[in-house]
Amino acid sequence: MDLPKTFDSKSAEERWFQKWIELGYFKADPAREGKVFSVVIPPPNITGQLHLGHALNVSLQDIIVRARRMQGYNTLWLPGTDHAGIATQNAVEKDLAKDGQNRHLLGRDAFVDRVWQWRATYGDRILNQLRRLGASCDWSRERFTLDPGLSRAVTKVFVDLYNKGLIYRAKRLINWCPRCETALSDLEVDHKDVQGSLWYIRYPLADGTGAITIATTRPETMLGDTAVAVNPGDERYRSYVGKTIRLPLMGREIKIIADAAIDREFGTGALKVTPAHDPIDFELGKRHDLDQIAVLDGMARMNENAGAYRGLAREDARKQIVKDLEHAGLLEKIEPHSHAVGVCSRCDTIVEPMLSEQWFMRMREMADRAIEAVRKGDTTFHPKFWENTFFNWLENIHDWCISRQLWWGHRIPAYRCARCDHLVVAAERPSRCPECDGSDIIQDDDVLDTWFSSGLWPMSTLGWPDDTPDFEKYYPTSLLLTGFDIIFFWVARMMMFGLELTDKAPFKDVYITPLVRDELGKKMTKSKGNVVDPLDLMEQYGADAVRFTLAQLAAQGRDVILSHDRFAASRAFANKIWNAARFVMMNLDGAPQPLPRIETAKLGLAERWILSRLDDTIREVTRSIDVYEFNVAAMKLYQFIWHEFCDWYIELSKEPLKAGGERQAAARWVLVNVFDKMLRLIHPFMPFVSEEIWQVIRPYLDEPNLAAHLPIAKYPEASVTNPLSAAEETAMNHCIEATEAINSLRSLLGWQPGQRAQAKWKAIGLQDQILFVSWKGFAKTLAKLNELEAADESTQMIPGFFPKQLPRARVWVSHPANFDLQVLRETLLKKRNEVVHHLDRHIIRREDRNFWLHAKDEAKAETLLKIEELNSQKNLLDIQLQELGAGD
RNA sequence: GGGCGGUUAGCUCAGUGGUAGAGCAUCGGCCUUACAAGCCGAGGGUCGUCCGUUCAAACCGGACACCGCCCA
Repeated sequence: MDLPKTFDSKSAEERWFQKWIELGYFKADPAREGKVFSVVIPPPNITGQLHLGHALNVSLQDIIVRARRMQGYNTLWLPGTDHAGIATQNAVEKDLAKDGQNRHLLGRDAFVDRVWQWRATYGDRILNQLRRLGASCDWSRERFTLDPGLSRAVTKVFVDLYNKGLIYRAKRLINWCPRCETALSDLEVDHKDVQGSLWYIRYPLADGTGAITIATTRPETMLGDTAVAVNPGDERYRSYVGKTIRLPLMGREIKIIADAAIDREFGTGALKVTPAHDPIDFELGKRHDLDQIAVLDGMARMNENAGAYRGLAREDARKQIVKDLEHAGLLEKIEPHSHAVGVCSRCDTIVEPMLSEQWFMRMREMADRAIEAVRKGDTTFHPKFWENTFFNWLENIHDWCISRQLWWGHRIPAYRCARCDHLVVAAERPSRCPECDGSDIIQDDDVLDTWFSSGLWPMSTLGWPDDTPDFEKYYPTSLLLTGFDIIFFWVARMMMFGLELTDKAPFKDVYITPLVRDELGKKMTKSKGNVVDPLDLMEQYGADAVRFTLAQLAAQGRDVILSHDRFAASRAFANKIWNAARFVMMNLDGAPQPLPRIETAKLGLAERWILSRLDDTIREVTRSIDVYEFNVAAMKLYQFIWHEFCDWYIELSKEPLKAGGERQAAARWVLVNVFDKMLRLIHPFMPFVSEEIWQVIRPYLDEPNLAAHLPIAKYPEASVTNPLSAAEETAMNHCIEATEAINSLRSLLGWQPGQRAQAKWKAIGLQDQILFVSWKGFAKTLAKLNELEAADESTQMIPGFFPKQLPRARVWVSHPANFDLQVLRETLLKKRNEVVHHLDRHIIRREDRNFWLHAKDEAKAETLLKIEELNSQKNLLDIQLQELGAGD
């Protein structure tokens, strides 16, 4: 069987993914018995394009999902997308604008049709990108938040929660984006520090006896002022309280009130109060029963209450007002002032606090249940410290404004009678008003916040509120794997909904992925232009390498900092596996299919050693995946495959493979079987290269009911009995050390790789001596020796040879005719200093009474042993240096 | 202002009390019939700073500094 010299990732990716889907390997079957492992994907926006956050998220989910599937779990990974109300509506409006159109000209129904068309064109783009990464989702179960079933769930929940009193309508100060022309929740507002000004404006008393100077960051809102407030303890203003002000530019009289909430240090200590346009003023207004005068409209232009300024944009009104105040001699001064402003997280426009009637959800009780579920351990966060963030937010939660003045989304199932204004909240549009029997019924114009439907995702995608086999089998889900940035938006809301509606937390574990940063450690943003496109990375390095690298970098509690070198290293790793496969296949010429099994007892030391290392790797990788330490699992696989299997075992197998007969048969069997397990282990990380190779190896495997492809092959389990005794394990380690020591000496002495040297060895214990004998055979190959002999027990120095002391043995290598004495002397001196340094530290410890009083027995024994070892190293180095000095 | 995370080799990161590790990068030598995306070897670190606990601290406790994030 011939394999090409390098691995062609692209062809493997396309071929195998298609095949797996064709054969239905990722399809879940709720009727099947067995332990369940279920995951719902964090649904990406239909407007989205794959970025590295998705790539990380999906790679990690796929790793654990594939591993569980291979472990025999009844596995479901459900994919889908989110309709992303504001983002999608914005995208389509932008398209319309190109043709000089807008949604109002088009009308609501036509606009919504247009968005559906847009979705049909672009909505699958990101899911196709996830497929390219190899995501083993059950694609037959793909869901969209606006699907009929999911929409039905949304309507039902809205109606039920309304009837329970958890959803209500109220007129409050909410966050309003004047560009999107919709209300936003607190979470959709970002806070930015801006360099603004503080305007000091003189407000004259109505009785003409003086004035109060107030300081404000928003002079344009003064048109809506209904009071001036001071702190009751503020001596400066005590006599003013109760008097009235004649509001400049407007002429109406407003009260001067006292309230303890006023900060005496800010500005002049006197505050203008605009209850309709500021959250603090709003509260003040409620306490003092002030009028609420809104002076801005939905696009943040001055409205009919703004007198002469009506129709001006808020920025223009500000300029005009400041100018007019100056003319009137009422502007005292302007100071530079930096403060925070809220901006729309979608479009970056400064949000306006607006008095508006909206739908809200009461959160307190639901939040408490979510907190309780995590405290009890029904749901656990990984890493655990994220629980603090979760608690912190839920403990300080405010009611959630759930209505949006958009057209794209779930329309609120609330209906109003045009005749008597009676409100009905119901799943179906009532045909007549239950109150006055009127037939003119108007549905609420607004839609729900997208996160309302996302919050139902783990339930609604499984068919809830119906009692479907999927819901029965797969809910609650096993794991939610997502980014920390949506703990509040999404995770917390799913927890609250899940508990409220099903009495169960929607997932057992929550794994929070870190943030992916660029190579300089900076957050990737479009505006910085430092976004790395995962599709480019896949193009360049292959999907396997991208997945493996992300897994390696995903250490819990740390950001992922990208490094192109790491991707290149992973590509090299995939190629290494590929070439190991070529070696194995090359040596299977004429071998029977399947290879007959060989009893462990009949295998040589090297064979049993690699089987033992494999067992250890299986245990470590399995354990790491269980605790979501993807990076640890990836490191273990790398270490085993490259350094144990390729560097050592393949080298060790060369001699028996050439020898023929039973030894060849044994080496073939071990190569193929270790390779098989190795491929199964790494398949969740590198699905494509593993499958490509496995298909070639597969005919040689002797396993009843052997799977046709890797995704459904059995995940490896470690042997029950260790193929290697503890003594053999130690001996094998000594053999490796000794081989490395000889190679190190070879290099030090200047032997060229092609040249063969001679070596001698002396082991310390009897057990080791016996095992060194079996080592002799392969040491000759691995260390390029033409002779390896045992040295006499009493030997110190051997003429023409150069020694090196190991913990349990000493080796000698012959030196070539002319080697550089000076370089050698320097190396040895440096080594001697190092040994002496360590020796001193150990001796200090040995001389310390307290050490003997307090230390553990093992530590004491260890110290004595080390001193002995270091002493003999030092002695040998002294002798060597003496020899070199003499020969100078 | 409150909270969380981080600080270990040039870079990216492991390392939960007993001589500091990996990968990449660097340097030296090699096309040794699986692999030059490779092989063999080598160099490189006062583990952010200070104080404490301990016979013994990268690791435990405290303070500080710097970087990053979240909330207000």
